[in-house]
Amino acid sequence: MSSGVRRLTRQQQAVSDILARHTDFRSAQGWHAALLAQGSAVGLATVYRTLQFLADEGRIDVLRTDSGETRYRACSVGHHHHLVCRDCGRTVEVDAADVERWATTTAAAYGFTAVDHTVEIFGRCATCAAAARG
Amino acid sequence: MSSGVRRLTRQQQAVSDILARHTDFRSAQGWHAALLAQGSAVGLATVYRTLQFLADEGRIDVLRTDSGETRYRACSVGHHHHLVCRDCGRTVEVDAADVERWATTTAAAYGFTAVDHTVEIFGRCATCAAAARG
DNA sequence: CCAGCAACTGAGAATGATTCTCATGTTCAG
DNA sequence: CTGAACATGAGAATCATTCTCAGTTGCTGG
Repeated sequence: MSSGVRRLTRQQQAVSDILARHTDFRSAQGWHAALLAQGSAVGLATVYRTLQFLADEGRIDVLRTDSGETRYRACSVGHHHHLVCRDCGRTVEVDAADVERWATTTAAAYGFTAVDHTVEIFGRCATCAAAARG
Repeated sequence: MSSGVRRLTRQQQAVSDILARHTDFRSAQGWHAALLAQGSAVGLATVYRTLQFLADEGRIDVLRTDSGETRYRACSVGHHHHLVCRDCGRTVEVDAADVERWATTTAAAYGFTAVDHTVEIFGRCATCAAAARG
């Protein structure tokens, strides 16, 4: 299955590095732009490839927005979900042990296996709500 | 804001009708193909427009798959979530009062308002699991 | 230290889903 | 019935993402 021996390249390190230095979610294109801005020339295709690889390995978080964009972020430890402000994009990590349990149990009740789930909460954070009211 | 007076057209009815006659989730293109198959000539753009309108009105369910496709289905009554087989696409509706409560409470704890959420469980149904094993 | 090859890269083309354009067709009020 | 606003649809345009493939490079055996 795993025929390839992954090589360590400057580009892959650049991607990992920039992810490690920021805590926000950005699209592949966003990270690509950030890399260019800091002077690391890495091709867009490579950014996509690396991000996907890291995501598959579970080393970074993936979030799919309503507009169909996929955003990535350095993964803090463990499995968790997100509370995202739909106005400013601020993200809060939430633990959801109860939800995990519920998802697994529910799926099992219907005979489903190899279960995975998506749980994201979108809303408006206090700051944006105040701004909107102003 | 609502400058337009929505008119009732043959095309819109065709879309609503076919949705009402099926219970599965399909992509806009899938519904478009189904319409053509039954002899209702409706443009793809119109299918997209109508589906989006119905979704905005909350009259149909929307589901975004991992591959980035958006699927639609006639909405049964009430709010609920889905358990989707990643192989055959079979969908089971699950009630999740607990999860609703959790989402609302969690969001409120962080000062978020106007909360909305996405909860989907993906897995492999018993039938597909058996087929894969065979 | 060097050769050689497989894995990696990147520019741009290709893809696939969705949205937009705008000339033409329809619905509905009067 | 008539006009005009709204809807439609064919195809072009977008947008994010993936693919292609020739050129580059990390790594391992010699």
